[in-house]
Amino acid sequence: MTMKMSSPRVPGVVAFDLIGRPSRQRVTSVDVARHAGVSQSTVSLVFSGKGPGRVSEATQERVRRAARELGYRPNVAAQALRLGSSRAIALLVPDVTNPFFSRVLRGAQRAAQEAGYTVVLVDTGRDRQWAEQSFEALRAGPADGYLLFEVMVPEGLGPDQPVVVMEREVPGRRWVRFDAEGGAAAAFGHLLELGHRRIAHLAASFDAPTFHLREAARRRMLSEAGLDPDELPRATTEIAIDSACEAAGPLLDERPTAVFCDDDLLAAGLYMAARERRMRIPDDLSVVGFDDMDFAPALEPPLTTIALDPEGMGATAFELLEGLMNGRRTRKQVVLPGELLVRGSTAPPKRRKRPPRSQEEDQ
Amino acid sequence: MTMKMSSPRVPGVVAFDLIGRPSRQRVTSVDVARHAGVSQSTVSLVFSGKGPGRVSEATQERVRRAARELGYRPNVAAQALRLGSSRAIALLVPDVTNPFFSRVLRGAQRAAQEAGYTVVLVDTGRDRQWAEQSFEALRAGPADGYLLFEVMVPEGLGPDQPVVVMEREVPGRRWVRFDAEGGAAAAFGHLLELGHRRIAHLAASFDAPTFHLREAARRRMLSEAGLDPDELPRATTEIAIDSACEAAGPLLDERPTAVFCDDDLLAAGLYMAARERRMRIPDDLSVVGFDDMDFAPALEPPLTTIALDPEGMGATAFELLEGLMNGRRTRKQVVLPGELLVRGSTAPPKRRKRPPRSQEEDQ
DNA sequence: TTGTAGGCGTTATCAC
DNA sequence: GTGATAACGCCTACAA
Repeated sequence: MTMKMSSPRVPGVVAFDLIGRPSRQRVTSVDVARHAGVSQSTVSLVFSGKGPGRVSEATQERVRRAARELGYRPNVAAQALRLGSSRAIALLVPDVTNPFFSRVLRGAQRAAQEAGYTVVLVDTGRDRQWAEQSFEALRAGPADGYLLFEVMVPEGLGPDQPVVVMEREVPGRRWVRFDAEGGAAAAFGHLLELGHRRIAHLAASFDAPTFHLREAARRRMLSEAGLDPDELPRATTEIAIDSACEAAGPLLDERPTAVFCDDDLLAAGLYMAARERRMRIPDDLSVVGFDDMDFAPALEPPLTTIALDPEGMGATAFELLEGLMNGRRTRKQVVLPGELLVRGSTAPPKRRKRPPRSQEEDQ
Repeated sequence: MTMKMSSPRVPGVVAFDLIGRPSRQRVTSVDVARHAGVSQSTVSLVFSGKGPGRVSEATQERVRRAARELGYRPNVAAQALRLGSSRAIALLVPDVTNPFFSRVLRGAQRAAQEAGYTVVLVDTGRDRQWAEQSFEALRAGPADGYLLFEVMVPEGLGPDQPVVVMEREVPGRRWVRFDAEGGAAAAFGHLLELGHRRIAHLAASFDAPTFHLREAARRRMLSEAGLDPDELPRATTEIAIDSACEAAGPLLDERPTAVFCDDDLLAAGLYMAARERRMRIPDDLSVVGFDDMDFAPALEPPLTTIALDPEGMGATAFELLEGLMNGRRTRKQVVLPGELLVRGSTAPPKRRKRPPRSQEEDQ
């Protein structure tokens, strides 16, 4: 018997700092109980919300006041140990650096916060190995559930595990993704309608399903228009402006009149390459991006692109996960729409007589 | 009976899924001990690295193999409870959506990962109240230390608490910040040298020290050049492209020949406003940004800006924190340099005879 | 070199 | 309504 109710012992090692608040988190429910003159379990009852109906209102208030005075907070490690749950979820993403992703994070974070969860972020750096490794580490307990953005579901995970996948369809799991197919189709429809025939594709080399979807849409739309997708210029690149700029050079040398880019970042790189070649957008070249990132309207000319709602995706993903963790029925899969935003980077193609290399005052 | 070494009892509730790995994290050190035919404390010894010198190599190997076979991972909640530390740090940022910040995060995350820490991310949404609240929640135990990016240090925190502040000098604490003063001074020096006199300032309205530093540098440089900082055009705006574009309009109407922007995002907004007014950069207007974000070289013309190393800041901040938590001596404060990157958006001012509103073919 | 026992702070199940 | 008591899984003296 280590300590008792009415013992004269000063509670723990509560150290007070300059401004009078406890500085070490050494206040336990036992201290609160002693301070309030009740038993420890009563304190527990009050704090876990199971008070009403079992503990008198007066007592509850007394406990709460004592807790406030002592600066008590339930210890999450102890809770997690006892409850077997940490009220934390992990979000694994391939690249925190992509601004698109941070908006997903924000959406998820908001939703999670509201439901009383914290989110642990893990950046896998587009490294499959590291991803698996981080995931393994996470399984040790710090997370109750997993939000996987574009990252593979690690093997060895039971089908009933609390996992929601983003931007990737995995059979038997819950997932949420954008309608990349529809988005890309809208982009090609727009370009085709403007009269473009020689439409190039600046594609992301990152092997993610969403990009396969875009490619599929491209082939379908082009074929339907009587064009051969295999004959049209295409280049792949990492999702970064400088890489895109490099890859876009050779692509532009094939003289397309329009380019569909898998990502606004790629479109930005393309702008740079076009500038180097003194090609004018949209006069010599129409460009369509994907994502509608912040900077899209700031480019010159403003970028026509497919607008997505990343915050919505984050929030939706969390909802699915939360439902899964708490055994609630929710939708199992959801597809979020994309919307074509026509700005200044697309126009009908100009029939050009002279080599477009000549420039200067030819407007 | 799925597996066993020597004891007849099947450990716990180990459920095996399709591919033969344990799917529920219900394997404890006791199971491992039983499986390996040793005591639980031996397992603990092995896993906490205190094995060598106290446990024979053969036994250690036996334990490790058993653990591997069972898919055992130490329960972090239990460890945290016992050890009083969670090996997690929290990173509080005002706005996850800012791409600059994600690079800080990546730097911190890398460093933390290496040292065996996970990072819990909290987005305060530029909301002081929410920041304090999140912080309070965090103090309940999930984090051993705090990395505060541009967010205030909450009151009631002892001076010896494990806190590292970024982009804000707080007396008595460890902090790391960029040399915003020097960066801004370099920008103004560059503009002044080019011959600009009517230099405007598109400033961030967010009340952060780094922006005060930039303003101070502006006043100093301008004064030294014999100019009156109070006479020169200045506007403030939120850090977002569209807000910046709105704020930049009136600023441009005051006819500056150059603008220093507190952030590349603001510069991007300024580009848009300049375009609306048919002002050419850099012919009619020189622009300098701050941060060297990804998109800076993709703007038309490529943006002259102050390059920073956000990953370095994240990593440095973690180092300071880690030192603090483990009682190691480290530098207490560090100032990271910024570097002027001259690209295409700055040029000597043109003496213009006619009102610059006239445009079209005036090149 | 290995095993035993006690407790970290909570929650939950019971008697009272 | 309220108060003991037993886990949750792990670490660490200390005993063997």
